[in-house]
Amino acid sequence: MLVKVPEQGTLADVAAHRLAHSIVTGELEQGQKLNEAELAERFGMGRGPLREALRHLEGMRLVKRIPNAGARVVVLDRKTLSDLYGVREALEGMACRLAAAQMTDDEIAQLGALLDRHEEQIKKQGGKLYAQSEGDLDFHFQIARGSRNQMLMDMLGSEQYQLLRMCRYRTSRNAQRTKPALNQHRQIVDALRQRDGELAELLMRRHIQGAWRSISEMIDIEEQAA
Amino acid sequence: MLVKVPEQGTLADVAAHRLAHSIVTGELEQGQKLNEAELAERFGMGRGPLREALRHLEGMRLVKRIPNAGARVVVLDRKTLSDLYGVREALEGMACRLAAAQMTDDEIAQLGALLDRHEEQIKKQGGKLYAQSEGDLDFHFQIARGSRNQMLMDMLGSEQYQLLRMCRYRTSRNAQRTKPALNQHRQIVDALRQRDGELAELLMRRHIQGAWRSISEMIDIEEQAA
DNA sequence: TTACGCCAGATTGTCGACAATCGGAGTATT
DNA sequence: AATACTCCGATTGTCGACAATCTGGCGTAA
Repeated sequence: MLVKVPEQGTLADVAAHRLAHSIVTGELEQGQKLNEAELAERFGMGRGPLREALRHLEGMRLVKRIPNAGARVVVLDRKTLSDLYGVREALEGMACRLAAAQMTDDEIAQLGALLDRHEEQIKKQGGKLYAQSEGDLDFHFQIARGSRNQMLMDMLGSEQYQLLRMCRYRTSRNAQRTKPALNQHRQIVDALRQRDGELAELLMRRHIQGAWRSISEMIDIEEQAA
Repeated sequence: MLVKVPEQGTLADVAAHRLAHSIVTGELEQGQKLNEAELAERFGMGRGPLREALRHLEGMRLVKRIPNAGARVVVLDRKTLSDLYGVREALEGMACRLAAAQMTDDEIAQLGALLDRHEEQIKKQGGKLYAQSEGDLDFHFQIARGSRNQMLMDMLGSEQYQLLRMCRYRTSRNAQRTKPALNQHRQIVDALRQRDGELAELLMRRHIQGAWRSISEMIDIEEQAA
């Protein structure tokens, strides 16, 4: 680089990370036009790396590109989220089934400890709910890792994970579902501990269905308000 | 463009398509280093669009990029293919279940007609087997479309589809599995016709498991030979 | 007034050149 | 002879400038 090497990796990678963060947190609104020159200047880089980053984010489904018309932040409408939760149910169910057979006892114990920390957080603070959401995603990702299926981990981690976070940031204000979610998580860990893959998959699928119902209701309310 | 507009879309897109084709057909060997300058010259374009294409293919898992060390064609080893078929089983099973509820009678009838054409092809020619393979992928993709889940279609179509084709080109020589595969396809269409989603999912999962066993044996033989 | 075509500004797509980095050949040292 | 160091060629990463394209507003004619 010419002047400095502040972060790690290529500029295109840092641009992808920063852009993903801005999109997920809502700093960049859904459907917003992404101007290459403007973003390049904001990130202090040329348009080349930025264009590569946009390609990357397109693969992650965070932005939608139209030839000769630029890139826009993806819009999470009801249909898109419904599709996402459907796919998630299938993939995370599968991850649970595999994890029940593949995770070590130690990993399962750590998963339990993770839930203990979540419970602590919930008791202590009622305000910062998104922290629990991020922790919830940790839980799901650890199970994906436990499946030992690299492709599954990539799909749940690199792609859907970001969309999920984006959805969470949008609807995290009224998250009264943390309590039942935690119980469901505990049930899943119990099933893993018993090495009951079928049960673990069933519980995970129900858990995700419940999450979708909750999100769906929230969307209804928002649409009704608008 | 400066001189001509031979194909459609941006140069990065045509580069991605041509590269994907070269990789899938085996023209570019697995693990082969991809030199940007060389490829750019071969495609008659600058390195900018080519780099964007490589980013795209990285998202499709067809190439693996390492910062400051270039891009290489992905290597389909046993573990990777095993993971792929596992994920496929979950996703295509889901697609079948949804398709049983969502496809129109007309679409299901067209699916049956597609199988009739496959049968014709198999009877007429024993040699060009890959044609059946491509047709097989058509069958699977039509079911994915029938699910009406856009994310599922994208995943099965844009990403896994290419890896599957790549795998097929590698192992298409001795494809004695066409006959039983066709029968299994017919069973699946029957289940769709009866709107039995559970059965359709079960049959599809078995079908893919069978395909994996077949591929797995082939890999064993190759490894043994080597 | 409305519809059509046209022009200018802005934005995207592309290229060539330069800087940074990596890998390997060659040499010196122990 | 083996190891470490250094330098050089090759390759990747980045930038600035130019061409192609799209968008929106304006003017003109029916």
